[in-house]
Parts: sequence; structure tokens; C-alpha cells
Amino acid sequence: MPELPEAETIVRGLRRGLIGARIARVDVLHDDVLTEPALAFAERLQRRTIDAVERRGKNVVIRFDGDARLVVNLGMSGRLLHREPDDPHPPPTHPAVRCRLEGGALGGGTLVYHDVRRFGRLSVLEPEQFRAWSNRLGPEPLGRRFRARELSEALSASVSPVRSWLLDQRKIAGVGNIYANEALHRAGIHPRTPAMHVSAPAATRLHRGIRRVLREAIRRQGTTLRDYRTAGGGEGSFGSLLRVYGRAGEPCPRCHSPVERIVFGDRSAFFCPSCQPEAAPGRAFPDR
DNA sequence: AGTGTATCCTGCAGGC
DNA sequence: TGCCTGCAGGATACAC
Repeated sequence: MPELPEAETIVRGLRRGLIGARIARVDVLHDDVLTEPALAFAERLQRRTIDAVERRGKNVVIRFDGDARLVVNLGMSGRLLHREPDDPHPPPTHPAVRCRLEGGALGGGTLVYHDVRRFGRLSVLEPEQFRAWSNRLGPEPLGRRFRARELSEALSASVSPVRSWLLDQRKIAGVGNIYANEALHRAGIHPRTPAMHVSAPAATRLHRGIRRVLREAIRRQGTTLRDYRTAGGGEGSFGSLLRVYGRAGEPCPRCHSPVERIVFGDRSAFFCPSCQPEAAPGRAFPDR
């Protein structure tokens, strides 16, 4: 998906028009993005007023009066678009759910969940369910509870490749494949390094790398490679600042060695073989 | 417990 | 032009 910076950008873009608005009507066009029958889903949203628009990891969280929440995981190609009344844009090509709004600072309009591949999921959670769901996710990487020392300790408990570890939302909430690769490059760590082999100084560099790349990407409204759009339909501009992701064969911006692409865990990993050397084999893990 | 694999979908780029 | 393959920002259920 959309990873943390993209979700954060969407949340910021939705806030003004959604807070205080009331959901007048819900149309479900593709019920496979829902976790419950369309009728029950619509029933639970209709006539509710939006109190807040928030983010948890890479999920958009819309909170209603009564404290129920709509949690939106955007999957690979999900978009949340707010179309204001009389919006001149052409209608979205792959709408899955449409909510007609009344009131709010922008006078209503339509909130559209748009998803070409339909890997995204929308669920309505009551306060208790929301707490349980949120507790299963790891710390917010931009929050105060995420510290280098804790990162280092958590890494030392896992043999999995550090790139895979970073993608596990139970470990850290919000990092996906793009920013995992970018953070590892900034930290000078090979993506396949077993998590427990990441030294304390390297974990500190990784901690800083994660926070820096996420913050800079938020400033640029995220990375639009293909599907991602802001709430207003715009594109994010962080793509031109990517140092390794999607850049196999291009020179590393730091040392000019060609960036390499490998595949493991069914995902591409991009890295600079010179800035991110693979740990010398032969000690703790002789042959993997 | 943690890791690898298959699966859910569609669209696009590139090779022939 | 058309067909085919590979690839894609994610998450989960399952077997081992």
C-alpha cells in the first residue's frame, strides 16, 4: 500500500471536510472489501457523525460519535477520496464504497473508497474491538515509545531477515516495502541480515533512518508509483527522492555502485552492495 | 514461535 | 495488434 506516510497524508487531507460531517447514505459496490455483509456495514455507518480522522500504522481510522471506528486498510491500491459537492473531477474509475456526507466544514460531498485490486479492507470496530486490534500492532515509529534501544532489543529476538522483520506490523506499525528498503540503505544494513545480527550501533542508525525517511516522505505527501493518491486525488512526490527502491542498476547516490535487486519473502529488496555489505558468513549462522 | 507458501484481485510494461 | 509473462506500495490462513 500506501504505507505510513501515504496514510498520514490521506488523513490530513480528509480531516477538514470530514470532521463534523454526517453519513447520510452508504453504497457498497464491491462487498469483497468489507469484513461483514454490505447491509450490516451500511447500517452501522448511516446517520453517524464523524468526530475524528486518525491513523494507526498504515491504516486510516475514522472515529464516530459513540466511539465506533471505521478502520481502512488500503491494501496495495486503495484510495480514500473526498469529493466536495459539485466537484468537477471525473468520477473515480473503481469505486468500491461510496458515502454521501452532509454538513462539516466543506458542506458534505462524497467519501469514496476506491480500489482497483481490492486487497484493501474496511471494518467497523466497536471501542473494545478497536483496542484489541490496535494492541496487536507494534509501536508507532514516529511516536515517543519507539526508541533505538527497544528496537535493538526487539531485533535481537528474531532470526528473520531484517527487511521481513520491518514489514511485520506486529513489530513496527506502518513500515512497508518502500520505506523498509530506504531505511536500511540509510542505515547501511543489508536487507537479508538476520534481525539478531543487527548490532546496537546499526540498530541506532536504523532507528534514525526509519524516522527520517518517514518524516521526509510525509513532507512530500508520500510516494506515488502508480495507484496511490492523496485525499484530493493528487500525487505524492517522494518518488524522486528514493535512493534504492525500484532503482536496480542505477548508481547508489552515496557511492555510485549499481543498486541491486534480490527477491526473498516473495518481495523485491533493493540495496547497494557496497554501502550495505552482506555480513561475512561463517560465524553464528554458518550456512543460513 | 516463527518462517515459507499460496491466495485474494486488476492493470500495465515488455518480449515476441 | 495480440498473447504471454512478470511485476506491483499488503495481509492472512495454512503447513511445517
